[in-house]
Amino acid sequence: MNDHSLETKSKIMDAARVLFAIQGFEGTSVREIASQAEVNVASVNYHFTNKENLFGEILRSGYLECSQAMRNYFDTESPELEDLLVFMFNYFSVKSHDLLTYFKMMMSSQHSHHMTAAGTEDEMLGPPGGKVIADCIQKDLKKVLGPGELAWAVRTLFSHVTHTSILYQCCFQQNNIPFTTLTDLESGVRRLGRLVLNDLRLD
Amino acid sequence: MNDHSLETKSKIMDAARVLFAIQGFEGTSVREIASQAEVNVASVNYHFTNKENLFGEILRSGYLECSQAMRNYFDTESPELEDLLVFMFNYFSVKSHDLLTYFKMMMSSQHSHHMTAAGTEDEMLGPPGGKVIADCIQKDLKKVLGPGELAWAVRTLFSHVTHTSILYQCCFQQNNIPFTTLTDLESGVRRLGRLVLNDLRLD
DNA sequence: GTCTATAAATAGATAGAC
DNA sequence: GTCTATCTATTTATAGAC
Repeated sequence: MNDHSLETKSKIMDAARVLFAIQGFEGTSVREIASQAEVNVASVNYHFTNKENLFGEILRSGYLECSQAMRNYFDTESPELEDLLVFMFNYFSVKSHDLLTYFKMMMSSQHSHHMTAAGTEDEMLGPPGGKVIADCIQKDLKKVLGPGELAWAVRTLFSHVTHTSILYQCCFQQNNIPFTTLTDLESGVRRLGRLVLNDLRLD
Repeated sequence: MNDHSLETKSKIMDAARVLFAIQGFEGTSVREIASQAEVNVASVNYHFTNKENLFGEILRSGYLECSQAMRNYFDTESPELEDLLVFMFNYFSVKSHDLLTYFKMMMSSQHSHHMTAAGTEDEMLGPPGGKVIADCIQKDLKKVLGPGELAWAVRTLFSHVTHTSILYQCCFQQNNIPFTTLTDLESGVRRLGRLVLNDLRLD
């Protein structure tokens, strides 16, 4: 596999990443991907065997990259929970296509089998980064929480961050809804992080 | 339009509601809908003009029914916020197909134009029922909140309820993830409602 | 590794008989 | 209002020349 080939493969993945996120798997044709990537139609099947496999590769790479970014930020910056949540929110804003594709896959019975394939460490705590939130909460509280307590907090916070990112991408941005600027949403994320942390402290 | 015709139309909508929710719009063919509904293929276009229009009718009816159920519960039972949130959560569990279809539509650039068509009173506060949450919060607090404060609380609570319902339908149920029984999730919803309400009280 | 051409299946929609 | 038959377009995937 030479440089030219790598470039073709990467151009296909970049184009497909965007199209799958916006139009979904069934809503996007291989021809459209090839056209957007400015490569020949047949090269998609040559490099990825078939459309389904291309989809799987995109999911896996996005999941891995996200997981590593979260872990790396936590390990190097040792942030407080609020800052970690904002980091995640901003990451999802930049990598909005990966988040959308992952979420759509999750909601689709046809493709949800990719979930277990993509999942590694965070399998039980939902989307990539769940375990990092759990670690961060316990670091901030300086205590180990019960598994049910921890699961609730992680689910609540991660759901809030991802849901808010998705709404921002799909609704808030284009419809000019009040109190939904990036700054508004970011301080909303901080507020919930503070709330949950305070509540966990009391138990 | 006679009784027989009404029955056919309703059988098509029932089948399409489920299939669109599970497989998405592009992932579901008119033939599949007709087959599942046990009606002739051509009757779909006869009764709904085209596939896109059938999709729109399903969205509108689901949105309206949901909106009315929320308003009706609030007006007749005058519940506290916690109970309203649990009512919504249970409603979405029963009407899971409508929630999934609505959410998928929202995330799809191709079909998001249905949103403004479906939206009536709650257009600015997201999914159907947003305004009811706002009313309930202010009733419980016995005070009128600022618009930004209110918007944050409604968004946070509604997002939590819908996101939790979706995760339950798509992940928790089939994957046997710990602390994600309906009872667990319900008490999680209550907990967040309590937290947010307490926080709003302090301002 | 890249291209053209094409196979084979399936899609949405409609015409016309009943 | 319901059916069969069919038109047209588009889909994924591949065979084979270069």
